[in-house]
Amino acid sequence: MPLRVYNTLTGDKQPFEPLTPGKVGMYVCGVTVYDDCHLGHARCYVSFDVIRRYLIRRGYDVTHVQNFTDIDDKIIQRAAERGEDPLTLAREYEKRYFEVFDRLGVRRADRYPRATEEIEGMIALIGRLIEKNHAYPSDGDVYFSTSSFAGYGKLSKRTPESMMAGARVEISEKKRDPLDFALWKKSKPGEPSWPSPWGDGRPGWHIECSVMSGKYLGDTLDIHGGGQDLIFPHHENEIAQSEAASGKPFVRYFLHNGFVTVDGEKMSKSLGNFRTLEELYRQVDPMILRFFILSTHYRSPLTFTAKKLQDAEAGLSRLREGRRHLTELLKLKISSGSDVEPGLAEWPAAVQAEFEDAMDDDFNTAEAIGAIFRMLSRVNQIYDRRAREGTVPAELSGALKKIAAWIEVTAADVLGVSLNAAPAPAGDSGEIEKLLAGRDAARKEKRYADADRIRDEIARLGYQIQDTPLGPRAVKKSVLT
RNA sequence: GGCGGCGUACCCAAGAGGCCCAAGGGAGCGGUCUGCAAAACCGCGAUUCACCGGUUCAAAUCCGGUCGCCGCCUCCA
Repeated sequence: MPLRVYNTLTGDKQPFEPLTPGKVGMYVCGVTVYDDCHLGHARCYVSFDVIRRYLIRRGYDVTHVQNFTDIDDKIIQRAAERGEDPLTLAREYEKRYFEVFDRLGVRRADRYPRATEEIEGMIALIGRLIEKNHAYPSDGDVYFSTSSFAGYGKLSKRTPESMMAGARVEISEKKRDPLDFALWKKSKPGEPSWPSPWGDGRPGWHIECSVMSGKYLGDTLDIHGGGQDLIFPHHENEIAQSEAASGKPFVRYFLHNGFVTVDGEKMSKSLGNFRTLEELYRQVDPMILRFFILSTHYRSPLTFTAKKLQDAEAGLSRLREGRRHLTELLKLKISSGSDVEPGLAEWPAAVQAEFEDAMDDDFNTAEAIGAIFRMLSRVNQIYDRRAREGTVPAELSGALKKIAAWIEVTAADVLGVSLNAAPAPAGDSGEIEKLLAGRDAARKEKRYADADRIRDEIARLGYQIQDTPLGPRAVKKSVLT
């Protein structure tokens, strides 16, 4: 089955065919580094991380570029408020970006270009646009002339008339047309600035992505991603700049993730209803957040509530328990029995096909997770019986080995969801083991009061005892309230 | 006003014409296990997909309309 992706340009799912067979150039719009990242950012970067991982899994040679916008109005403003240098502030938040996303299991991109390090390229591109009459200088600013580009509006499906009707466009006397947008902005005294043929200034927001994507991935990108709020104006403007300059299609597939909403509203900086990732990490294992995000298709709206996070925690825990059962089954002695579950021979391949079909369908992680759960349900049934028996027939063991290898590939490598429970705090585990052994001894001697007291003691340390067919064990308790 | 999207069980969420009298997760209920309890595991659970019409042999899935919700059109992932 071919991989199909939903392309915002065409508004439907299309077979995925990169420009160069076997190679994928992927550019994802990064963050403006002036504040901490929140769940909305997490959704975007986790989604594209999984998309990238799956493409790699499918054998593509993927080059992933993600920028940092390290110069813009908000950064300048924030820096001024704090009496800090804008670039110092930007570097600080860049560092924090990596801290939170590393913990979320987001693999690092191949390259993270910064706007301030690509000014030269931007000036060159702006110059080319002026030469081609797609842009014009005006009192130290430079604007892109949207009416000079026939395809303007093709991504967001708007016509110039409808955009005017909104009457929310910024009216400026410097612009020839209200729909024109800035490529270069004249700097005010005291602001960071770079020399240019049009005077000292700094780049507009959109130009950096056109320049950096072109420089590192070529004129035509296979995939360009970002949140749905970037469709207009950001990506629309990027198309205009890049295609007006190169004359080639800018992007083959535009992919956009849906929003995170809170109390029925978009989670965003301006509404002040965001939860930063750092805050959330204090309450939940980052893997729970990742699992929560992947439980919904990346294009659907995702509503954040504490209840849903709890559901996600329970779900992830079930996933981890199932994997543990699988591991324990593989440790059992092999028996010579021939009494095995029917359909074992086809099982591993069938499970794999279900997962891949789901992912091939526009990276449907919700369905793919469903496939994993269906598989684990069967593992659990087998576990229920065989753990009691204490042995597994060779044929069953063979199938389980394949399943175990497969779940590592899908869950860990593709979805990036670690199936290992959060590690015990250092020094904790020895203590727990001792208590567990003490309780077990007490139970064997029928000193139940002692056993129960030790159980409470273990609970106080944050662990829960499970009496399983294979003996007692302690697992870390939820920290969610 | 223009554009885009959404509405599936108590909650969440897959599903883009027949495999659907609709996955999967959470909660609930019943059961297994257990010294007890918990956990874990197993089982049950929508004849129905916001509503009304239409197309079709066949629709949650396509078309039209109605209602409700959200997003973009201004910085935003």
